[in-house]
Amino acid sequence: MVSIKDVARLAGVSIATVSRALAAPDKVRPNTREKVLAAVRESGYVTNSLARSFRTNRNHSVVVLVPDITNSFFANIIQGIEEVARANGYRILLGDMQNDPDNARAYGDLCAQRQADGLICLGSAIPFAYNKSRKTLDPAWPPLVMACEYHDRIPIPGVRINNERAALDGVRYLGTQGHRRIAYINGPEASPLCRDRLKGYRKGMSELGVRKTSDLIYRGDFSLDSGAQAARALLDAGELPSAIFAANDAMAIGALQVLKQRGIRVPKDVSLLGFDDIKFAAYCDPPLTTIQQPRRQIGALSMQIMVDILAGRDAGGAVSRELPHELVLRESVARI
Amino acid sequence: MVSIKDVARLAGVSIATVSRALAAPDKVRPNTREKVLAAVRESGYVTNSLARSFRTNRNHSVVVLVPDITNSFFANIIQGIEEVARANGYRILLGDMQNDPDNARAYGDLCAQRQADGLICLGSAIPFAYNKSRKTLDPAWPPLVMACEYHDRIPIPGVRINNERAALDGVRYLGTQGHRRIAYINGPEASPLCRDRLKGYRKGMSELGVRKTSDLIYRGDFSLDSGAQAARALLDAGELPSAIFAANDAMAIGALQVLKQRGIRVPKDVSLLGFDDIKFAAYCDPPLTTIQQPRRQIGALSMQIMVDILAGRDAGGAVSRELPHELVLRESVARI
DNA sequence: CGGCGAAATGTAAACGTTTACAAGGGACTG
DNA sequence: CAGTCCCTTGTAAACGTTTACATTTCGCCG
Repeated sequence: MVSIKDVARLAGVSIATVSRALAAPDKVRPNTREKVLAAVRESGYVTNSLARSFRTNRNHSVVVLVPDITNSFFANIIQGIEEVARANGYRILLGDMQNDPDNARAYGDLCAQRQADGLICLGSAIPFAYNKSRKTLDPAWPPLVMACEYHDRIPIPGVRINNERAALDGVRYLGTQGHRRIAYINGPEASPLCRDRLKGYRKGMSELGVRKTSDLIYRGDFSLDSGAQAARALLDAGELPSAIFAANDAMAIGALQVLKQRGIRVPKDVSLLGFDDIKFAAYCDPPLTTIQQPRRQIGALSMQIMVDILAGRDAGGAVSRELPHELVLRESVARI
Repeated sequence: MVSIKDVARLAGVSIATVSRALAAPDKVRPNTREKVLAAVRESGYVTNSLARSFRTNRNHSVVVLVPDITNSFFANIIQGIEEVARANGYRILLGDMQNDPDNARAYGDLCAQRQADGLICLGSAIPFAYNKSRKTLDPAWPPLVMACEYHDRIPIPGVRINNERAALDGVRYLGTQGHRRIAYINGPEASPLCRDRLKGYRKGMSELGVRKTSDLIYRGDFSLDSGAQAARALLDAGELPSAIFAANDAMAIGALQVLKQRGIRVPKDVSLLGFDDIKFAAYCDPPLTTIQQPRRQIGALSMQIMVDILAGRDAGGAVSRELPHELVLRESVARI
């Protein structure tokens, strides 16, 4: 393998000069630079980034910890992350938890082992134990950024929408369409984000004058199947609500299928509101009205924050950025 | 940072012994091993894998080059890859091409730079120029495995289904249901896999006694939108076929929506057959009959081959494994 | 033309491992 | 008890960079 030494010999300079010519071209005379570059071309030298990483103790890669790579919601977020990672010379190391938080630990260790410079969590699970009494970021932790979710005890830099507000907006919109009896299919309760959406739902219902919501709330796990199951439970429970609000599109689509199977027309008999605006939402029958999250931007901004932290441009403390959501009107909600 | 030297001092042995105690525990007396492990625990030592990679010239990571991370078809393949990667101590470096082959080059370079030990391509684009005259694997290339796709000139180890046969099976099935006038929505022609499916389609049509298929073939790019567009073109072209066969589920679903919008009932007026069996296929209305690919296994096997190659257990030459496809019957195809 | 300062270049150490080789020690054999 | 062999451990080099520091070169000014 051709190394920097070979280039140096070929160009008739020292290895330090070669290193400089490549890393800081303005530190070397144009004349020499050209000699070096010519030697690089001639020898086919390509810098051994293992050696560089070792020396500089920087890997230029970031772990992206995904709860479930199969969930298409995360795809655009990852895309956003990847985009700014590439633009900044970073690589992303994919960590799929397959919905099992235990899988996270191994990926967290990568940072300790210097395999990665930082960690971006897309779910609510973080791969580090934390001291319950201290509610601060442990300085021993590697740079950590959370996208979409956040930690309910420890302030960690991150990017997300205002989930409570978004859910509230959803209910309010249903309210403007005359709905009062609105069922809610929630996501996993362990997720702070879901608790926020639930809070928003409750607040909205209360604004609509509905105090008792306990019989209207169903629980899923963000999967298509769980949405279908919730819909079955809801139908079996008796009185049909006038609208169903699901905490994500997948569950809405799962519910939609069950409703159709039972001969309930959407939106004629019951309206349906989703959350996320995944690609398939527009291709349902009827196309799903939903609340859009700027997923790509969430990913991009998360990575940008990571890059800033790693470059020492840390804004100081846990910056949390909030991005706007948007209600996208399609055809699954009807006026009563 | 605590290094192997500190552990050695703490345990009262040499660094070589520490290294051995950790890497090859049976090369060291149980007594010493215990001393070392105790020192490791006490000091909180964790091996600096940057240094290790540098020394051993092995990174234990593999680039996975995805044409479009947003395409949910790839998610399960990645999952399979990730699974066996993790089981074998490998990490995966995600490379999203965003459907632009130019983006591939940068990821290919990672191998030359020793950032990755190998490369798994999920699309048909490989990030290396090849000599048209030589139809062999360039020995200078890093270990390369192709999942789903293959290269039409160079034999590269890979895993895929028999696409021609699968498409043929699809057409034959439609034939058994009485269909003769079957339209086909193809994927991008640049993809060898699509050419194979097209060949299978043509062969099947010929078996059914339909020689002229040129007016039945439409072209998409695997996206929902392109499926919708193809359906529009097809409807505008005049006579409705009795069945539509799409080269992937996304296009089938895109087509489905257009058909419904135009008041054409599926499968009553026209049958619809997809390809891939993505998760949403089961949640369409009607649920989509489709040809399933064992995606997770394709991914897992690809990574296994990569692991074998990297371990020097290369079977010698370009092994290509073929996995079975399966027709999954749902409700989008009706008997004429 | 000499001298000076700045810019360019060279020298060499350091990063933390792994590993070839040397050396030490213990058990077994004769 | 001496010799032999194997098992365990230690010594030290090597991997390819980057970078602090030393040295040289160059341009410029007096």
